[in-house]
Amino acid sequence: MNKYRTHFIKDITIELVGQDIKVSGWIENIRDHGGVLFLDLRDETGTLQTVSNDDNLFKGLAKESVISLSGKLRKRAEDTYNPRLITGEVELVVDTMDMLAPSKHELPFEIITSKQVQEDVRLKYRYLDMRNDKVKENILLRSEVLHFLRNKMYDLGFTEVQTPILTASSPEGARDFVVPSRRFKGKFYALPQAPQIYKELLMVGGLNRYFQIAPCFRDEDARADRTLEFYQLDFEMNFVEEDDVLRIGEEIFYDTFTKFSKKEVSKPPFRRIAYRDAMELYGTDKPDLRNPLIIQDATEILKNTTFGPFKKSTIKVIVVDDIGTNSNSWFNDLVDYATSIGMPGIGYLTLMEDGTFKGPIDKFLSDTERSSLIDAFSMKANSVMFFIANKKLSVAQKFAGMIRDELGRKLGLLDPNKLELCIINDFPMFSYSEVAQKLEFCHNPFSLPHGGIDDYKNKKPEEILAYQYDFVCNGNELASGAIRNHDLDSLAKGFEVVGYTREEVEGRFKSIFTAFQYGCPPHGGMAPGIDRIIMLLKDEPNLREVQAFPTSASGADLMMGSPSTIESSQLEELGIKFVEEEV
RNA sequence: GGUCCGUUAGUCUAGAGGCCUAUGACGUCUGCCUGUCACGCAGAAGAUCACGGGUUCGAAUCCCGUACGGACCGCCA
Repeated sequence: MNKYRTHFIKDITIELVGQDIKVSGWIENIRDHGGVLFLDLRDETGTLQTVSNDDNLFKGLAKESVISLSGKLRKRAEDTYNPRLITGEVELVVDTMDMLAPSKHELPFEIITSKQVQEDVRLKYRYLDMRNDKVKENILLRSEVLHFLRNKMYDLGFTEVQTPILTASSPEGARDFVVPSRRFKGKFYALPQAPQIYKELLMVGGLNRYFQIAPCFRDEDARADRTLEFYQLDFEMNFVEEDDVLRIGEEIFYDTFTKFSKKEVSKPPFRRIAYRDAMELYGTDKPDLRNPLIIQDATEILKNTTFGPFKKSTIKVIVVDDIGTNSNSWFNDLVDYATSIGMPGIGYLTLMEDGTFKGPIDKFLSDTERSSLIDAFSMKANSVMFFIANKKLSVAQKFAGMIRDELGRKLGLLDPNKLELCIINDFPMFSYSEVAQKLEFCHNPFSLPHGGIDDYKNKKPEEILAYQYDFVCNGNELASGAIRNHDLDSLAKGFEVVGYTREEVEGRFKSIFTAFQYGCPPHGGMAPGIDRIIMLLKDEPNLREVQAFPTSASGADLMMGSPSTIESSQLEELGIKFVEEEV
């Protein structure tokens, strides 16, 4: 093939026995038996056992060094076949070894067990970590998924367009990463949080269907499922209604999941759940539908309760059958969980065989309340009712949702062999922020209200619903999208509700406000998150496992040493002065 | 910004106030071994117990602070 190899290891089959072969790669392992030595050589495609009877040939070699080996291929004795290797029926009898690049003798960690090593050490030596098959598998799968998605989008008639990475900062949304401009001192580019504006401008430009596998950057604190930079399959379509976009999304998710996962995947059409119903039933806008538990409301039944913590509160209940005999410590663990998430505690009642309740709250209940609870929530003997109460509806819902999730985990209700998809839609345009003490966009400011401009005339802002939708799978938000608002008056009106003047909005979104004056077609789209899809397909606990070179959760890259200081000359060139923060 | 958990040889880990001159495994090094395949056997080296302070006659162990790592809340239209 060339001076390094005649074959890739995966192509070395029993048919080649007797031939002269040359292979190159990394030393996976050496076994010295005194008189006979085995050296396992790994290349990009597989591992091959090589053998030598020369005690000195492999002397002093360090594992993970890069070498070339040549010799004759030999069939192994049948009782020494290794079924775990694709080349397990043959071995290379080495006559020459060339050292191409030695490795240090002591590695930061063993390749084979790298997944058990502290993550920061793995990431610092990611190039060694990815020599581990399991780690490399994720990188390879990601490549296959990207390939598949790109083909799929072309098949569906989408045009791939790349939009700028150096772009303008925008108000609302996440914190921007900014890049100082050298030519325009005191001014900054921003890295895109998403190609939102550009893709809308492409629609104005007359592209019928656009897509892009787009890098997105958000300077917010990371989570297991949130990193500073991530990739989205961003797409947008002209002349579409919500259902047109959702059907494309359903096809993308169903085909991708069934192709790359053995799990049972929800069949389209996926269940649609209005945002308000999701909050009411599941306490979250990303419910895990594998969990059969639902949240119910006991506020009305208990409106006259004498139990202090329930007074003047929204009272949510979750009924779980057949757990009444669980141990005290089981319940105590749940109470501990409740307090750990900031709840004052969690009340619960067990319905006994004789029809009475057992539990600390029982003594506060009247007979009518007892029987109403049993009837309204179809409680059976040995059922347990958990109470989640709060003065604020949204807080009660949120805590109930977290308790529902915890119960799902603790009781093993989440079938690991299912990918359960649903679509959350009808998001409110605005929601009230306790922190800011004002209305804020609940989702995407560029979304179309159900009633268009008329909604702002006929409804209170918090009653306005928008054509916005999320795809959710097993409790993960996998995609987000909307039918966009192509009417400038209502678009500006939306921003006015959250506190911008029309002039400010027009200034900030000059491109949109100018472009939309020249004939903007109705349009909409969405953006599935690539990283989260792979994470779900591989059952990985965080996004970093499916990115080739992730930063730590805090955003630092120990391998590259970023973020880093820069030369003072660079700062000078940019017109930036660094001021020490006063302590 | 907040809450919780963690930090012991290169790696993983034991350790619950004196038994620690810190355990075991993997790796590394030396030697032995002609069929192993995460080979085996014998031996050796390798740890300021993250850092700083405190409590105590005595701290890897208890307390406070700091740094770093992780999960979560806030934040993420």
